[in-house]
Amino acid sequence: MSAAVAPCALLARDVVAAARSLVGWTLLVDGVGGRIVEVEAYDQDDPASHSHDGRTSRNAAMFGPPGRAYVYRSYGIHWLLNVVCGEEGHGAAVLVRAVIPEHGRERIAARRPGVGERDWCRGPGRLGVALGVGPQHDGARLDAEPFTLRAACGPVAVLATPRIGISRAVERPWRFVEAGSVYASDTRVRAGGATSSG
DNA sequence: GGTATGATTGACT
DNA sequence: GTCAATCATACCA
Repeated sequence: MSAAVAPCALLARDVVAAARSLVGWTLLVDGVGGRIVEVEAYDQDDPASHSHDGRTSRNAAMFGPPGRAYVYRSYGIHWLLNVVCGEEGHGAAVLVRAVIPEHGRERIAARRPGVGERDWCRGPGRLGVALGVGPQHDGARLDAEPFTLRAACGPVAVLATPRIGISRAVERPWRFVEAGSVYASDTRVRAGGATSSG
């Protein structure tokens, strides 16, 4: 893999391949964040995806150009951050479920008082709080302020598992986790889908 | 205008 | 293990 390839070019392709690639990348929001250790892929041809029933005002960002954010509110209380992937208009995105809190740790601690470091960014709702993600980021570029998105430096050991928290297409192994990471939201990793990226 | 639902989390038994 | 919190969106009338 060439280090000269821009991250955006790696996102403008099949969303499942892009999702697997995203594990190990570095994601920062206003300097807060770290290494991505858990993601899930969602495609328009996917009953579990917001884009499955076509474009609406909520999921409009999913149909925009790749390399942008899709932010929406879940269960009325959580802000979830996605990375738009695939071709523009395809309605594909990758949900970022967990990162390692490497940067801006003091600010994360301030945002999550009484919460252990391991739980700061473990789970999409918590990640949104820790990184300060909100509706103002919906549709924003991930390669410009306040975001920083940088590709992984070396190989990453990735496991493919079923997605979490959905009721449709639950068997699609479109959740990708860095092997052995204690920062992933669910360590119950099923064997059989192990792959290697890098 | 009214109601059902959800890519979750945290508290409680 | 079970269940409430909380609200924008989607859908029906």
